Amino acid sequence: MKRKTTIKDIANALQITPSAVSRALHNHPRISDKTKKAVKLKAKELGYQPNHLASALRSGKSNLVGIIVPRTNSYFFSSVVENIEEELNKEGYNVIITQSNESYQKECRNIEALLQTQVDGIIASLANETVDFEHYERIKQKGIPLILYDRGENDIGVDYVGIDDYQSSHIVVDHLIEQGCERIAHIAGFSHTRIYKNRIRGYIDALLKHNIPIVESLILESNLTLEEGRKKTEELLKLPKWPDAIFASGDYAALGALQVLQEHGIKVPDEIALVGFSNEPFTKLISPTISTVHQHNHKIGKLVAQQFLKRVNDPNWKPVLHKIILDAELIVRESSLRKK
Amino acid sequence: MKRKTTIKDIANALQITPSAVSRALHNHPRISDKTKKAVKLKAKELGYQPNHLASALRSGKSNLVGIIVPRTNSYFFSSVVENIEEELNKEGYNVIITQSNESYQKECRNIEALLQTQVDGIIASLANETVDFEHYERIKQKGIPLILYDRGENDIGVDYVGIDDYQSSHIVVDHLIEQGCERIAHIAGFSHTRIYKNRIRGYIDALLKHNIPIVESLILESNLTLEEGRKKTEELLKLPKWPDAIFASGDYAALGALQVLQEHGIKVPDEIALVGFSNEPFTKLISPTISTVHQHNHKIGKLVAQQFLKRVNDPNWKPVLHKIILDAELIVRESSLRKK
DNA sequence: TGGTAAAGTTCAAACGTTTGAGCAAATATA
DNA sequence: TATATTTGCTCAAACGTTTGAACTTTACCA
Repeated sequence: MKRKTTIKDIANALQITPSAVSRALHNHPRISDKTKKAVKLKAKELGYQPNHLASALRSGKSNLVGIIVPRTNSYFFSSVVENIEEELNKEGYNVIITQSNESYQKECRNIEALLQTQVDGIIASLANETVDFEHYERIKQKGIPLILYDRGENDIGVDYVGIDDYQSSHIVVDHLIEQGCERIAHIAGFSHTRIYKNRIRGYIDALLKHNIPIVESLILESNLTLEEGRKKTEELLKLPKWPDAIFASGDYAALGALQVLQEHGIKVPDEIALVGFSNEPFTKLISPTISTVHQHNHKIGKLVAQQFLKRVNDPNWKPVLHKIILDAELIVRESSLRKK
Repeated sequence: MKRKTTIKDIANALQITPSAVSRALHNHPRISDKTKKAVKLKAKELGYQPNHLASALRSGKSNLVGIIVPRTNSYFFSSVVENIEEELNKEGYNVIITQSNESYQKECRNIEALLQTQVDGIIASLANETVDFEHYERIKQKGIPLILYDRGENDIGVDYVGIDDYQSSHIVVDHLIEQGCERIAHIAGFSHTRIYKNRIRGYIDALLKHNIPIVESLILESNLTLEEGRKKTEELLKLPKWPDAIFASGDYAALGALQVLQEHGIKVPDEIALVGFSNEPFTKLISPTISTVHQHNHKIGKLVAQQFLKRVNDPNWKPVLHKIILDAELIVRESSLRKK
């Protein structure tokens, strides 16, 4: 394995100094076009690959951005990440993905690892378990840009991109009531996570708006996995009075619910209507197709990346809070559309 | 934001040189225990965080390992990654995950990005699209350790960890025949990928072993998504003579098949039995539960990490090919278990 | 007691790049 | 023609750490 060619080799070959080479490669205005051309040619000729570590050390910029994702096996998260990546790659940033697996411990270790790798910024969505934010404070203190998305609208005072969860529940409930439902159950996420709390609040307020009383036993908090969706639905079917609709805060939970309903021979949507959340691809592939809420995965990814870029490119950035809240969109499918 | 404390600050505070501090922190044998203790104490006191970039630059080791994964939204891949991560973290390595999204282009760009980040090694599984391996040759030429897992048993002559795909088909076919099936269809992956080719070969040889003729129209190549699973199953049901079993090379495709079968009112497993591949969590949660092949995700992750560690820690590593092939395990569930 | 070895540390260079300051030549300005 | 400005480059230090070599001091052995 031969020694890698450095900026020095180019300099020697052209009888100029390394600094001139460096400036030429970066299109410094004080370098003549002739030299620039010669340098770039020689660089290609020698197969020069910039040493990222050296430039990062010297300039204090690693051009790496860390992403923390609760789980990778969700379409929502993986498409957000994909879009962040795309947007940042364009600007010369590379992306390090780490997963917390919904674990607080793991999330802390991820942050540690990212800081150690000297990332230029961190983009994160909180694990389900996470309830305190000291570890995120550490990032802020170090002056490293931090942006949260989806799970993370919180009081730590950092930039955030996500959908309007409160409003999205209203859309769902309005739709179900329009379909003639009156006892709407809610398989919710844990209320200590802001987004799920907001959905619960939205659910309650929407019912009240329609003068429908709130029934405690119809609101069940869970981790929204398929398994939990099944369990909570079984619980609902043990109630003396069944719901006539189920609104699940996640598609996997909705799928679990659907399975249980079908196993009990319950007709969806006529006996019990069903709405999920996230627009996972499978929702439109199974039978009946599941109504769900679309969170603009692509847009969220792009926006969060742009927010980061805005922040690092603006030399006089003021620590002002930027929250970007998108409107969610209800996708009505068979599981909640009753024939008139 | 105050300046970060460096090794120099510790040196000054203790009236010794930076080199002594560096050696103390690394437990160099020629540094007295007294000094080591003092240094470590002072380091903690000043909140010293080693500058990873500097040490990487100087020592030529970044302590980063790149992982390329075809898709993150698969339980198999995300649990392999999780286990690699765990194993490597223990040894002080951090992990960069990049996804190719099954795209050859993206895979190339990922490799570029990883090389640029100066990773100490690359662990990869090939994208579905990938048929040539020049980009992997580049890694080899640079002398950077490369290990492939699952998709990647190939002719590039690199270490590999995966299951015995040929053998796994035998187990599946043997089981289906034992259940009384005679016309076994195979929804296969693309045969240009070695693992899927091996499964097809195994499927054919297993049938021949039982003196069952091979029917071309029962072998359908696909990308193994849920959608493709549905399409291919529809195709199978258009045949003049239906199969009495479907062996899908992926669980999502199997799920698609199951949906179509159920929509046609076909009884599973009595009319058509079904076996998937990968042991995705949902296979044991839906009704009927789907028989599938377990690939030892955890073991693969651990082994691939250990292989990497062995290689970098062994100073006189000979470029000898190491292939680790695990036996797959069939998990029989309702979808293929006929009542006697 | 002289000589050798071991222990504990310092010195200085190196990793590859970036960057402010400086300098000479070329060009513009008056 | 003298002076100011711009252009194009060189110089040298710096980023924070690691590391081979050198240098003292202490311990050991005969």
